[in-house]
Amino acid sequence: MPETARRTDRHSATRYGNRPTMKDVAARAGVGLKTVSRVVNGEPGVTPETEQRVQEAIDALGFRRNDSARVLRKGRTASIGLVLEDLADPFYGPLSRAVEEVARAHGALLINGSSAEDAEREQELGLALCARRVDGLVVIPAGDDHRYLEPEIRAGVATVFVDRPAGRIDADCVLSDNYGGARTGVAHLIAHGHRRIGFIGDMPRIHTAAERLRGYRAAMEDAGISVADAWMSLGVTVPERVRTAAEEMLSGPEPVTAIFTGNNRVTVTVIRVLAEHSRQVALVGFDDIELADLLRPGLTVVAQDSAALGRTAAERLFRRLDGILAGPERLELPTRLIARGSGELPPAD
Amino acid sequence: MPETARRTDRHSATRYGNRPTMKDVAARAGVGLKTVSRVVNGEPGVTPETEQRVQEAIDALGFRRNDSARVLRKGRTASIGLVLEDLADPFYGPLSRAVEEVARAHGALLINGSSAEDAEREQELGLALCARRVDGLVVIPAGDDHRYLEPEIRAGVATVFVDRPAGRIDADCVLSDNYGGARTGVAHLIAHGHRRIGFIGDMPRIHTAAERLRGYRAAMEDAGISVADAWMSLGVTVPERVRTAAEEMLSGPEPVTAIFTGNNRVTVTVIRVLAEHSRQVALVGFDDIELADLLRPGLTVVAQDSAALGRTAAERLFRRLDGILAGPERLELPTRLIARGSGELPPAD
DNA sequence: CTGAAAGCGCTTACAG
DNA sequence: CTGAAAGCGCTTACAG
Repeated sequence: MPETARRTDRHSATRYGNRPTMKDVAARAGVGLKTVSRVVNGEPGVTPETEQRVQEAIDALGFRRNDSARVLRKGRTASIGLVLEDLADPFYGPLSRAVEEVARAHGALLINGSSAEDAEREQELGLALCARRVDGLVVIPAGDDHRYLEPEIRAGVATVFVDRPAGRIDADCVLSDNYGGARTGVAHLIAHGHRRIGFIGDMPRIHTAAERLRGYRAAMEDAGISVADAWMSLGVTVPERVRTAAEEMLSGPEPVTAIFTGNNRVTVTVIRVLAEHSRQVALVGFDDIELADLLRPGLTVVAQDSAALGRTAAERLFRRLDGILAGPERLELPTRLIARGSGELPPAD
Repeated sequence: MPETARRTDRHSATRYGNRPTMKDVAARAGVGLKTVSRVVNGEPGVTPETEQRVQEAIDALGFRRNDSARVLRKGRTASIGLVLEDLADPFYGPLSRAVEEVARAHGALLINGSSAEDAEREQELGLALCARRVDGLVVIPAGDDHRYLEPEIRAGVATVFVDRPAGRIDADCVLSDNYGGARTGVAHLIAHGHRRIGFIGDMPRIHTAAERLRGYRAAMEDAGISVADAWMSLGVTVPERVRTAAEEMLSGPEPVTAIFTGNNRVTVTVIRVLAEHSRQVALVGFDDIELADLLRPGLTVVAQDSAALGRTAAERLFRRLDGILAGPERLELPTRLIARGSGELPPAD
């Protein structure tokens, strides 16, 4: 039992199980440490015979290089961090996957964590990742003050913000055209004859929510429609609040005939409310939703490409690591209106 | 410009940017290295005055402990790896999030990667994570031979397989009750009067697909129904194949009156086919789907709890790391039938 | 072609 | 209460 034998070694019992190191391989092959390093890393300058001896020792011992040690010496960890809101949210899955693919193409691993939309937890996670010395950081902001990352960025952690801009620091960010997308979506409803159009969105302190509201206002103003306060509702996107907001807009003497929803969570709740509603109400939602085409009517949306957001951010991150970028930039990705039926319903006046 | 000044230091230019180390802090505070370590780690035995001097140096220099170095010395990296099929698949989002939460509770970070359902890539990723010396590994198998992980597991990498069992090695695994779930789902259709029931599933070499087919056969046999070959179709879950399979079952002189679909991807395509179909066909799908309740009819499913799969696996992993587990075990989590309409349609004979 | 020494930034084990 | 030395498992810079 070589297993038991090794356990009795000087000091290897609890450290990484009891794995052999390059030193062990060198001893067994009767060569120097550096020669093992050469073989393991495929560096030239080793005779075939020596290489074979080393390889045999590697196989016999079951050696696998400890990248954790390698990384310490080399200075780059070949890993990047991704701080997002919630990995379980379907919007972030494709984004995270896209970041991962870019990282993979650059030989890096991806460490990700969810902030749960909590600013403190975002900071805790971001700094923990920096302590691990990730080479770069992709952050989907939960908080609105990112000065805590300034020393890290200065120290060389390539950082790109996605979906929402960084707060109180100047940094790269990749956003969707929230303003333009919402404006187009609302204009679409107006083009189909609506004038009393409701807007239900997320808390106004969230950048995307504010921008989408701004797009709504702009579209309405473009059409010369003055917006009633009762048509706008911003707040947390929990079902209860959204339901109440929708029901209020849909009641009274002058109910809205169409609703523009500010994100996927709001949209889902409003679809449920409308399903129970007697009158037909048009609906356009920000964010696409799986199976949107199977609903009756099909759901018309302003879609953002979450994978493209992730890919763009990660590519920028690695270009920054390669040192080929100048100052911070703000990139904006287009959205796309997808008409499927719900946004083309006429006003039920 | 201290920035420029530091860059001219001996050797710090390219290493982790140019971050201060404990040595720098010690020099500035006029204390020994170990004292800095004590302050940074909150260890006792430092006078308040010394502690303050050190803290001032830390703040002035913007020091942050390099956990990457710490980890090398300590032997555990406080990180675990998750190898799954595709982070963008809605089934894996909640699973990944659940693993992350458990890791967080144990002070560990989560590195995840997608195998893209490719056995080679699964292996490459798994071994890369081991080279980083993750403390543990949660693997959703793509391949069916995991002997490559045997040396790692022996060396102490706590490993738990999820969703599908490990191939050719004895290891912990956490599965859904695929057989029982499918059996219940098909029995549900039979209870609603169906006898000609189709089954469309994933490739039979995939464990979950085989188990679900077995459940289908068992339910049919329980009811004394002999299954026609034409009612079963297993293969890749791309829309084209699934569509063809469904259309074939639904045509001919004795078409099926109900279909049981083997996973979420198959279900979505079959819903599309049925939407274009003239006759009403009952449908029960394995895996729940967002908005399933908003479809008309609502979609009846056999739901697995993907978050519970992830949580259970991660908890087992950490218990194994704590050394309080004996041999490998196979845990099976129950599924739940959720009736929403599509599975309760009578046969349209 | 090969290897001994020094070092990455920390912690451990020990001595004062 | 404090710190010098050795070591984690590698790579770098050098010398033979």
